[in-house]
Amino acid sequence: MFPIDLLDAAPEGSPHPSSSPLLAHLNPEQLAAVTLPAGHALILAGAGSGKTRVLTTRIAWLLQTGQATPGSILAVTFTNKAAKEMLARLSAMLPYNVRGMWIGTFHGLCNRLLRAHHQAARLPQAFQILDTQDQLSAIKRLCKQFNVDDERFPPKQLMYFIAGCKEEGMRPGDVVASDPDTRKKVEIYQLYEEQCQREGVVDFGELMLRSFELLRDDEHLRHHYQRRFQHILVDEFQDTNKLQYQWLKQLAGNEVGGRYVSGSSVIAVGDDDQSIYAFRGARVGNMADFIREFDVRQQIKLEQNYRSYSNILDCANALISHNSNRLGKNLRTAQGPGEPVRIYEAPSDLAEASWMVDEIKQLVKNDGYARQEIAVLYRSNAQSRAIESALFNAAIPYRVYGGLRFFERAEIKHALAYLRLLENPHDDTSFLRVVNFPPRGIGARTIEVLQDTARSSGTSLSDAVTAVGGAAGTKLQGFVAKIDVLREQTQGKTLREIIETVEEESGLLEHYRNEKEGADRIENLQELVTAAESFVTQEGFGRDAIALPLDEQQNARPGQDLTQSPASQGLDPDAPLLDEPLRPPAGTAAAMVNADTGETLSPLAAFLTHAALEAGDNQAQAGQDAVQLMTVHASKGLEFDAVFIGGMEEGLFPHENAMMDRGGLEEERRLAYVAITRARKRLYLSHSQTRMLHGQTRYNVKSRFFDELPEEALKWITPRQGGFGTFAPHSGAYGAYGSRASGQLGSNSGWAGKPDVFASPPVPPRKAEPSHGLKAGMNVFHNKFGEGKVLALEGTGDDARAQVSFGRHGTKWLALSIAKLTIVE
DNA sequence: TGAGATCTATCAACT
DNA sequence: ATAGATCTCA
Repeated sequence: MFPIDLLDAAPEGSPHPSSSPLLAHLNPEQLAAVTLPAGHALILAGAGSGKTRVLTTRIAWLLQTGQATPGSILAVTFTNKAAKEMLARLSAMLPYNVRGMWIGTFHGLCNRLLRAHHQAARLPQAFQILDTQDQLSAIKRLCKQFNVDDERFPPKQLMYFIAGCKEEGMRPGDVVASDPDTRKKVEIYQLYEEQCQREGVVDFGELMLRSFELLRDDEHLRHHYQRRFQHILVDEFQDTNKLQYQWLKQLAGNEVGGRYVSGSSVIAVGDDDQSIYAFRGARVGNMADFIREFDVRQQIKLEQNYRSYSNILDCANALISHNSNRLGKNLRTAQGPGEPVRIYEAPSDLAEASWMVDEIKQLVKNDGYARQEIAVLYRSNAQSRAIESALFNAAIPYRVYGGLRFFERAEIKHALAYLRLLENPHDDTSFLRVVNFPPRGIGARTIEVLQDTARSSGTSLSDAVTAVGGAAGTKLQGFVAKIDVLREQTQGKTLREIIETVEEESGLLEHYRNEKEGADRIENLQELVTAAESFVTQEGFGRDAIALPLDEQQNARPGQDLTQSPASQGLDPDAPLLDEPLRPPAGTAAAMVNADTGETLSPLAAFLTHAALEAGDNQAQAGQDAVQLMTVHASKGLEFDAVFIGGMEEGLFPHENAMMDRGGLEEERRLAYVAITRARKRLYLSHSQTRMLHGQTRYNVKSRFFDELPEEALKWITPRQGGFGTFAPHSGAYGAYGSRASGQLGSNSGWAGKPDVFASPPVPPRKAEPSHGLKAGMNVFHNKFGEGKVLALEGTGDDARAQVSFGRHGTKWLALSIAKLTIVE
């Protein structure tokens, strides 16, 4: 039925069966989306509507029908997880290698572009990528050097400022600075840029911005990629920021009077209800702009949900209907109501965790759920600790995504810093990280002198050591010599050997062997070797780093001249060119070759890139049948048979910090919507009366989101136990909890014949109603802290406490028998 | 001057 | 709870 075998990239590829099963089982909307004629289109895809399936099937269909070659396809996602998922599905669908396609995250593809054209982008080929930690420490270093008042300009705030500018596509010169503070920030931004350029490092924002400018300013190169990528597919389009949208426009090509009427076909897939990244510059408005600027004629809504039972979906629909400014979409399912959504109230976070564990045991044992089909979601990473320890104690395998990830651990960053110095001695951030770690007698004073020397001579720290005299200078030179020796020693070695050598010779292993808490760290350092090993052997090796050689005769021949294209405008042509990067020795195994330029990148450089772009999971044992733990953000795009959402409490979910932002509550609600729609069969929501946070106990009121769910889809499984209900009527600025909940609680004792789940630890009895007359949401006045707002209340009589937010003085818990609070009207 | 001890601020999400 | 910053002693 389809012409096939047009894929020269897979000469041995076995012909696909002509009666393609590809399009079978698609519903009419999905089919329409998959088989859209070339052109721009927007697909509004609700949660669980088969979005990834549509995307991957379209790619497969384009290839199978000969409308596209692998090299003409660019598919971009936000997370590594989504990119991997897409690749995995495509490999399963297609009989040939999928590597010729550019499929990856925005940052991954930008990295690929910049590596391929590093000269045009004025970067060393082995440029290093700063993660958030590195970026912050680079900014701190800069501030110290230029005596920036870190009271007035906290480094973190500067980092947000810089990242924000880049997300908007603004260089320092583009920022309109009307007040002195902004002018100062712009000045620091400028200095920061110079520092990064000098050191040959780029941050996440720079990856995007630099590759955008590369395309914008280098006509030759832009045309090459515009011709090449005839089919551009964008996943999670609602999460694109301004710069990413502009980046896409550069690739789409053929702008005529502000309209992108022809050129490549851009298919944007998104869901405004799942926009959860406004905090980092995502612009839902890009969807409307896309429709206008690309003159989109084809809009398809995917509203049929194949994932969840209707009780779950009803909850999601009801919740999200409380948001305004929606494009309008309602999920429907052909499945029955399924089981009710269970809601549990725990007395403490530990009790919440142990309830989850009990419930998970039941699910696995009695109901035959696979552990990997059970997920525990939470709003913030700090919540995972309690759940982890409960799972650990119950000997249930689990896997945590996010949190302190593998490549972010201190010992790993130390090892990576040594490795980075091998690749690029001018990486001052890495230099400073390990110049005195393990301690080798180089103190703050010496480093200060070195930094002064480097600054006045305009060189990197590494180059400046020779200019420092005395004993301090000798020590410094000793350190640099050590790095140089390491670089010598590791020449021609495999990645594994390089890392092993560095870990041993740097003294890191020795240092941790002598440290009493060092065993875990040593284990992690060994794990780094393993990670490198699997990076080398793993399928898709270097995908993010650089393309493997591939047959691209279907594409416009890139040609060597691309690398000789004139230096991009917009960058200072007089900026000193950095040294040519180290080339891997000839014959080194697995040196990677850039398909577009023929240049090679050493396995070590590729691995370092991998480490920066994919922070890695923090649990080593992957692929096991393990319960999945992650933040709600990390869960987007995934689905599970059973989902637990813990910590549904005011201040946590919705998060108190989010409430400060404009539109913050709505984003929190979308976040809850995302969380709910992850569940296929069972959904559990829970909240806890108390929670350890920052080392102290906090008392939380249940989330307002509970009040926005349809009662008939819920089942409250908390035993009464005489506890919270007594003060519940006073806990709510949000209304109906008390009356409704007490009725629910009473009518729901004993479901599903599992009385043991009710065995929650006893709650301290409370006798009387609180008499202070305070309610959450009231404004109060405190003699010392001034005016504040009551966030939550707890306890009665002498034990009564109120959580009050005092703005400048922060949020405090106050014992009402002691603190004098007056109600402000 | 450097190393260890103590104090303090932080703690939302992702690349 | 934890890391980072500051302080004190050798």
